[in-house]
Amino acid sequence: MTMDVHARDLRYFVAVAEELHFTRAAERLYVSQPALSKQIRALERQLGAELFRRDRHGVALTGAGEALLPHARRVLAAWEAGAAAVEAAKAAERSTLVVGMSTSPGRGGLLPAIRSRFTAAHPETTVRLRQMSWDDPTAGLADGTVDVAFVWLPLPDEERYAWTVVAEEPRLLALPEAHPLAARPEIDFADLLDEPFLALPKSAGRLRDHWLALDARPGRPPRIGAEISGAEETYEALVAGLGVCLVAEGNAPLITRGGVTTRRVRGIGPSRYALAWRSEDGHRPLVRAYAQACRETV
Amino acid sequence: MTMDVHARDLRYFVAVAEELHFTRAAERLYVSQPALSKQIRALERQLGAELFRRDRHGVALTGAGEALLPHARRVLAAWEAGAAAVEAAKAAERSTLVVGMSTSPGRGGLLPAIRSRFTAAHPETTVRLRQMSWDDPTAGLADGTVDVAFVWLPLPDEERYAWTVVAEEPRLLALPEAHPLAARPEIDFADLLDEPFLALPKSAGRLRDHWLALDARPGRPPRIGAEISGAEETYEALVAGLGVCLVAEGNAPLITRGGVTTRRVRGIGPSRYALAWRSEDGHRPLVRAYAQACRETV
DNA sequence: CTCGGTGATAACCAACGGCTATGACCATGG
DNA sequence: CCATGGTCATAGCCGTTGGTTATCACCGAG
Repeated sequence: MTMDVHARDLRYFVAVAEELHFTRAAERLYVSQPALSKQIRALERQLGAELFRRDRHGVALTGAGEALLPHARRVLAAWEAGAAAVEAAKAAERSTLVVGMSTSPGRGGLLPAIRSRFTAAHPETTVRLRQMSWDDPTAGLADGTVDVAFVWLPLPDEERYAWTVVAEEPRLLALPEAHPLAARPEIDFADLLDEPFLALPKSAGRLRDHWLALDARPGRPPRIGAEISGAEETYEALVAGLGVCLVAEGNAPLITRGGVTTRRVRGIGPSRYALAWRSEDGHRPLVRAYAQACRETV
Repeated sequence: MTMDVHARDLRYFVAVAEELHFTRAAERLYVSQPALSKQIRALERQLGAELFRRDRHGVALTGAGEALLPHARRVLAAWEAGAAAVEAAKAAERSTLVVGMSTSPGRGGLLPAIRSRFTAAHPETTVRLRQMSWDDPTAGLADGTVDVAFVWLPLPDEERYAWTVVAEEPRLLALPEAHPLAARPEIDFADLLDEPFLALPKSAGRLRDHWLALDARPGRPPRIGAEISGAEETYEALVAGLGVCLVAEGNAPLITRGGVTTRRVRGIGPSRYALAWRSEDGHRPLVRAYAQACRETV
């Protein structure tokens, strides 16, 4: 049953306590004198105590007013500090660029190169890298976790995003070394139609379809061997023989370790890797600069 | 241009930050969920910063929210302390009785006797004595400085006050020992009509008239030798020969020092000394108890 | 005795803060 | 696969609040 208070009322109270004069306090506060009087009376009513004694000789603090004054100042100071903290947080946010990615972009020091180029142009800005789960095909753009992101096209809701393509790479087939098809140097996609595939989570939407090469399958739906949402998981699934999967050439090194290999595939198109951002952020200087640095690097 | 805030909004913010759940926070705060949502959004708009991130996975604090939270708690704590301080001041006031007087009541330890009797009945209460200037005939009752007061009747605005008579004393004439009239053991007031008198300040109103014995003067206005507003001042004015004045028998000792003496006067009535209080305070236990103690002592 | 200056009051009006009802979205389970 | 229950957001409504201007009652000073 604790009574709330408006900071404004405390400001008013402190002003009157300092001036000991309603009219002067009112003009210092840029309000009319009646408004000030009314608010002070309201505060007094709320507290159930007279704060000022008004008589012929002027305005004076009562005992209760005397008691309240230092606390009122403290409240105001605390709030000012709070507002300042929020302001600082906003500034920090403004000068921080969060870069999302699903797996490491790798590709021969691409990231450090962009970063150094970017930092040259914006030395005050700190760049934070953030690895996002595979079940978000936008790598954090969608929920605002991230300002820019390295993603695989296509994106869902394409009109909400803009991007610049970083690389166009053929899709290889990743499969266990022990797999019969691993004997061939190159594989026809038609031979894979009955093969169980590892798939991205449902939530990946169009991207899931892309890595299943849905457009290269005549009507028949793919068989799903397992769902994967990370590089380690993919490797383990491959070794376990749960299925095969397509993988971008640039990502091949991430999973071609003991027991897993990759082969070229005929009959499917390449994949495009891109740096993307939300369309509404297209004007933000940091976002533009990072995209610029990215284009210059590629 | 610092923005004010309502403590309620901070309470709401803290609740949501603790629950990370609008609906639960809302019911903890005994408001509807839309009201809570709206207030939080208003706070965010006011600060120009998102405080919470709402997405499918629930509600989470943003950087700005994280920054604000401790300050918000501080503000609330400071306000709570302030409200408590006011409460304490009220309690202190309730248990303090301020007794006003113009000059010391004296009269053979009257004050200590009342005090000890009163304190016996109300050991928790502290009694504060306050000497008031002579230009307020109510000794502080009028402007609320004082709860009860020893005053000389009559009071202005009689219906606003109640009192119990402490003493009824003849009025003596105080005059310099060197004054011709000082030779007589007793003086007729008729012989004083042309004598310059020391008078209370104008603001004393009816009381000023009383000590000039206006009702014993047939039409002719008194000559005013000087205005006095304290015992010392009166003594000095008498010694300086600025005039003579009436004084209650009980107060005679205050000014009959070297060079000043008093004489009985024929033709004027006595004065009544009383303990008075504001009529509206007639029900206050402390006031009643003090009046009671006073009556028992007299 | 008027006059300038005090704080309080009245009447009015826009904005705020609460409510209920409803919507959009998502996870869950028959 | 749809229905359901739960999330938070939105819409529309209404009493209260906080501001305004105009005015009053009061007092001290010239």
